[in-house]
Amino acid sequence: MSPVAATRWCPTPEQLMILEEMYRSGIRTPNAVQIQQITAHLAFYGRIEGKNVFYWFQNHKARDRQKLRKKLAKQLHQQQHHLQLQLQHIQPNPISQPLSNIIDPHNHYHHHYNHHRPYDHMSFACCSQPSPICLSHQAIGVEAQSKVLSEHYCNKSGREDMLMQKPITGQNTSYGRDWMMMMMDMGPRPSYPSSSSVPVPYCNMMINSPKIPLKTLELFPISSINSKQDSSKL
Amino acid sequence: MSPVAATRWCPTPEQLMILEEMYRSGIRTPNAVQIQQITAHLAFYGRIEGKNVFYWFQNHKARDRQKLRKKLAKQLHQQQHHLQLQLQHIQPNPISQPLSNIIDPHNHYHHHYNHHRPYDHMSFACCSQPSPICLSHQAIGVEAQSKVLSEHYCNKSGREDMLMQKPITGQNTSYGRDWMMMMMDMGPRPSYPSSSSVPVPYCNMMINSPKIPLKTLELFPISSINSKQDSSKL
DNA sequence: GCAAATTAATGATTTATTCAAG
DNA sequence: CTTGAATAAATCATTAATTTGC
Repeated sequence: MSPVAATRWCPTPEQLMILEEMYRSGIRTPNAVQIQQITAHLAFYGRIEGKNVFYWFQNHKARDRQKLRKKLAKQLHQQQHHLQLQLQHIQPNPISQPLSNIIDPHNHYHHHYNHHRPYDHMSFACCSQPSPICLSHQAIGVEAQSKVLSEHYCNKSGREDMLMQKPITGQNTSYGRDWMMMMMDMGPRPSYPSSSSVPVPYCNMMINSPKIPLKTLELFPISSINSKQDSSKL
Repeated sequence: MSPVAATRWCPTPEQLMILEEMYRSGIRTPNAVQIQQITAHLAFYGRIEGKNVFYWFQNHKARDRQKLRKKLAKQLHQQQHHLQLQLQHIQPNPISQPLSNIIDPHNHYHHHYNHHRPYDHMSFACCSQPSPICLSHQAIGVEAQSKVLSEHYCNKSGREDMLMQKPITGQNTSYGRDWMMMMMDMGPRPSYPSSSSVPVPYCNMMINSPKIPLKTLELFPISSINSKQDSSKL
């Protein structure tokens, strides 16, 4: 019953442009903090929520990958076709379909439990050289002298860090891709030792204080904490 | 770097028991409010966050379904085997595999874009008769006289409402399965008309006031607003 | 031109897979 | 081996494009 909206988010051209620029610059799965900041920025151009940003990246990434997949598949098909034609000159009865079952997008999941990311091998240069993003509202349209803020989004370490897939596989790594944690972490206070049955009324647990109001940080000072930026597995 | 925790949530027996009881009573995909309440309740028995509850239901549902799938598949295989054996008494060369390709869990997605939920037809009696859940902390172990709070969780309308899949396909339906909206809706204030370029510094947008501290509601007064409870499609 | 009818895009959700802690 | 956590894929549902008959 809200006055307006109540329908799905429809990105304004500016919002879309910025989002695409961010994507192009290498952002794939922004974490909670990043989403918050991006949202705050884009809110300047129109209605938008954090989930919109989240979904946008999710979808864009997926559909990008899908597009690529389709393209590669087509290529393979052609290659294969040529190969078969060539082989027919040699032996009369060629192997029916030798390659087609490997990366045919129309045959998803031949591998049922193959325990490997399906498309890891299809990663491509998505974070080549971050193109400058202009986000300062004072400089709209002056893209030429944009502040190259994208550097803050894109994982600075272009390759090195990407290689150590698991940063010790332990705690440390403060947070990275913890948006849901952040989103849902409005639950009860820190909590209790564990199954120590202290008779405390649960009702008083939920009045959780503002929990750090999450004020806007500088201008995208993402300290590149999450060395697990997506380009490592796209 | 938090003092304790830093490891994944490990449900206490009590928490687990309650969660399973809730699941048994028909809860499948609790919405934001429900998650909050459940979390608040379970926090009494030990450390727990909203996301834990969320994930638990997610996983439990998935694995339940998976188990069932496997079971049915096995049944089918046997049936089929028997059938073939019987048929072999009649004709020497039976139809190779007539049924196996229909519900074989090892052949996911034959249908590539069939636009129908894969396992809708496998729904089963998950919400038969909600077994009573005991959540009042005063009555632990006295399950016999539990307050049947589960009624509040399970979508009261056992069938009727389920049929009208889309409640007018419009606004109204305040919210239902909006947990992410709620989780992520800590973004900027309500927002702006739309692309009206008012020069306002974005920096001041994020100091969003507590945004309704989300105090604990009554004792699970879920007003069954979301008529889209999961039992309709599990 | 233009409004109903189709179709293509894409925002929003749900489900399936995968990873890895214990 | 079980299961909490996280991500990717599939799917649904609107909205925007585009086509079509007038």
